[in-house]
Amino acid sequence: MGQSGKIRISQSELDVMDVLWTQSPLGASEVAQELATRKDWNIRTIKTLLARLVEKGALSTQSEGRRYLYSPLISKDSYAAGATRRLSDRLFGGRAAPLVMHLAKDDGLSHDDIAELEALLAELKNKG
Amino acid sequence: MGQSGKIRISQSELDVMDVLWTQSPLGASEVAQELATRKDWNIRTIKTLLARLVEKGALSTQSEGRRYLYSPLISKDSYAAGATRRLSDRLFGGRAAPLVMHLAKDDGLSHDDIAELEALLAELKNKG
DNA sequence: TGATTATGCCTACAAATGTAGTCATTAAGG
DNA sequence: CCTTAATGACTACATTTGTAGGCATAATCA
Repeated sequence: MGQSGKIRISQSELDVMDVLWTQSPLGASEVAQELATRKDWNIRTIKTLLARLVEKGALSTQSEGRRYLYSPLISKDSYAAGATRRLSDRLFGGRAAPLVMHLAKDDGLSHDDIAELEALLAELKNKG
Repeated sequence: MGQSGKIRISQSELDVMDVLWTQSPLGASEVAQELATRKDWNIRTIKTLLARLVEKGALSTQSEGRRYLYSPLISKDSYAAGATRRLSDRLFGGRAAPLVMHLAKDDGLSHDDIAELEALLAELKNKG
């Protein structure tokens, strides 16, 4: 998993990562264009966030003419895995059931979700 | 859920909340004593965190002589529910299965966990 | 070909966070 | 009684985060 374990990505930075996880590489203005629907951010703000993410090692750059194209160095999957595990360890002593129980509250789990989880559990039992 | 929805609790603050979720009300020095095993924090640091948590509305105080006793105003459960849902929405579009899948990786789910989840799902199916 | 735009680099600045220090007061111990 | 320890109130200061602004340069449009 490399050094990705210790990188801290802030909320706003995560919004930028999301764009690049969906599509990459992209230049700053293209990232801005994607974000425009969701966020009311100045292009400079986005450039700052991009620069910070590069500095942190979360993004790589490649030159294209006189600009940079940005790509994720850590996958959404590995980031999500880390964040999930941190939450689970921090709040539930590493146990999954209470976590899912919380999701289930307030109609958080649909029938489809439940079916999907059952399939997942069945698969886990076969493997393990 | 009251106003607890908008309270942001930082990492260090959460360590303090954890102590008071386990036992409360407690005075500052008692909180410090509990934390001493895990954290190498000056008592002043803990007092600052307690004050910030009171300011944020996460803790209440009651006077006992010339000192304060602190108690959580938001339960661990409701905090955990909010944090879980935020993570789930943010990273998995609100769907539980991918989240559990991440927990399952790296032997994250024990046989007991799986059994517990199955029981939980069965229960949900009955209710829903 | 001069004004406008887009880019990268550097700088800014307030709020939040991590981590304490100072001070005045008071309770407690010798 | 005087010293010491504990407490709350206020202050401090570096780092991270949110959210840009300014400047020099290159590309582009009129």
